[in-house]
Amino acid sequence: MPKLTAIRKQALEGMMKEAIFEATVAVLAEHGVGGMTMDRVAATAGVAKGSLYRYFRSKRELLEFVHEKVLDPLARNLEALVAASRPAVEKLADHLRVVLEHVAQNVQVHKLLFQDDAAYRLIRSSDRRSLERAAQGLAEIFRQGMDEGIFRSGNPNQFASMYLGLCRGILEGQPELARPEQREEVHHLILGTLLHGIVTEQV
Amino acid sequence: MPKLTAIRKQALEGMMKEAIFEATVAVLAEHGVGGMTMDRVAATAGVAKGSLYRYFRSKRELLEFVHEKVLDPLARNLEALVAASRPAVEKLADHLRVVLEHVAQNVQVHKLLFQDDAAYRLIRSSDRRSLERAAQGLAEIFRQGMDEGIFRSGNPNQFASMYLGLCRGILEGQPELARPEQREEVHHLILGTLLHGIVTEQV
DNA sequence: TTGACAGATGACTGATGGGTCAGTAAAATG
DNA sequence: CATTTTACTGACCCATCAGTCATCTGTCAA
Repeated sequence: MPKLTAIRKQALEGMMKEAIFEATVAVLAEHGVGGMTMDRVAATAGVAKGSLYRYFRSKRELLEFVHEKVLDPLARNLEALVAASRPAVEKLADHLRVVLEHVAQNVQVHKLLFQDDAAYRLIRSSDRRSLERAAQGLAEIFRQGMDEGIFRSGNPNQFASMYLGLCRGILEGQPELARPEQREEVHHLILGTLLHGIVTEQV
Repeated sequence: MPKLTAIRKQALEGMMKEAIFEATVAVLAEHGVGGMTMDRVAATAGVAKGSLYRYFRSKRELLEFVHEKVLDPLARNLEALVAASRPAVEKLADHLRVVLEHVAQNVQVHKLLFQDDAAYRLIRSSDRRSLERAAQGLAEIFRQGMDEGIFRSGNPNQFASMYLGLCRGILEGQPELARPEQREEVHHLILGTLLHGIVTEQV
């Protein structure tokens, strides 16, 4: 078995996976999770359904692949961010900025993974690595903020949940995020609310 | 056609609907939305599947019935609350209190309607009355608060989304809500964060 | 050129689940 | 009691889909 052939084979396999990945995202974007069938993915990718099963053992595995391919880079970014030694508030601001950027660059996927619980859970139940680690990292930031004395004391996991809920609430409205100024606006809204609330003066 | 008979007939029909409703909630609680099949509902209710279709034209209609039966009283309460003439902050506090109470008393249903987007959307897409009106009423409260000068100015709908996201974030963690003190704790957490944020001192 | 094999194919299978309807039982009616 | 009307039943139908497999095809070594 010649070496070159093996390499080319792997490259071809990678390209096929990539093509199927893109078809999957397209189908998800057009038909939602409920309407994502293997037949549709195959048709969109321009291959036979049987071929899908050469590259992915099951539908679930395909979805996990999509999940990882999209969210792993994000997770990596966020982990680095959490690990850095800087004030919690700055970390939080950056966290939100990174998330918004990622959402802006993966609108279709996030429309599903962020909003559609069906997809979210389907995936999360099997692969809890990236997203749950991300949530833990988030809690870590809040814990740090409490240590610094800048955040009220409380349950950091609840704080993380509230922060994510806040994001979700706003992102569900599908705000325009393409331009940096637009992202900055949303960033300001979410972070401002989380940090200082919506009341004008102090009570 | 005797009058009494007609009345009794209606009463019986009501009881059947009630029985099917309860069976549906039980099935939903046990199997989730994805696992709620008409066969299961029929078996749980102790009737034949065909009979379900005498009382509800379709699965969707049955789900809508469940939805209305559970959420209509809540919606009515909240509407009255919005209409009252009191400071926005008090309205908001009461709003949250009413919601928490309702969630506490309908844990199973809320586990689905509040958290499971599949169910939520399935229903919301056809019947947007109660929930969307509720969201509008919420926005109304924020608008009022801005007029009073107590809330920062901004988009009241976004404020409503953030408030709901905050609630959802916390409620997804399925906090204990059975006892009033527990509800009060959650109430304090959510409202405190929304109003004043999580930062200890002013910047 | 040919044999062999990896890779591609799409008709097929089996399971699921919403909805139907011909047949049956029960109740109302006269 | 006979007849008609109404309610109930569950076997059945059909569409959908994940996953399979016998068959075909293009490529490459000998």
